[in-house]
Amino acid sequence: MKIDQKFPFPTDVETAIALQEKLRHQVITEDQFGTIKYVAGIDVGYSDSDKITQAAVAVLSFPQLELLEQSIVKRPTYFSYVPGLLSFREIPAILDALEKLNITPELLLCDGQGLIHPRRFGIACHLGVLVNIPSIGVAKSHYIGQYNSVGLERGNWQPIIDEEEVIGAIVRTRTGVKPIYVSTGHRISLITAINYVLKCTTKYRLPETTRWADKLASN
DNA sequence: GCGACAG
DNA sequence: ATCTTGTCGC
Repeated sequence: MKIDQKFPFPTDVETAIALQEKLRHQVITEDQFGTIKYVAGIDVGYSDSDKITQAAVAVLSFPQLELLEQSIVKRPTYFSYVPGLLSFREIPAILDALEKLNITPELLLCDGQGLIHPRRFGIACHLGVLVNIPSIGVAKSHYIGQYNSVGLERGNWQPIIDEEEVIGAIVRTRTGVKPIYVSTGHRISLITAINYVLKCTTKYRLPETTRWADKLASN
């Protein structure tokens, strides 16, 4: 797929935060898409003592969830991990991986948070806005926000609240298994995001998209 | 000041 | 993220 928004990424914390403050207003929290046939899972791994960043994208058919295409890219790591600025570390490599794709995915499931972020601009929002594709944040651990305990059955969820605002949800994707953290990335509502995450999750805790991307990014 | 802090 | 074996439970 073609990537338009390829301007340089900030190298320092101050500029990165300023860019988040500028771009956060572009996030759309309503459903804005048609029929979805291609869903992509995206993940990033590191090697060589953190010097190499490897991004992987797995495109699956929807709702069949069969692997249709994959893309893997390696680059030097240029931004260290700073809580709240994960996207600056990972998105440059992700854009390269997306660019190599023949199929243009219609929904992106990102490893990490979307609106569950101190400035409401986690990696799923950042990526969604840059490529203008609906996106969802799917995180494996808690970042910010308060919530009540989630029912044990698959499909149960509870809103995550920060500063009086619903920013995402904690979702039980498998009965009796540790829940995951879902939030809007771009052009999708929280409710719809939860439903798509559940539709992409079959027999494991994480969506099939994420599982494929995980595997590709760490091999 | 102290603890928390996506991947 | 990454370093890593066995082990508890269905």
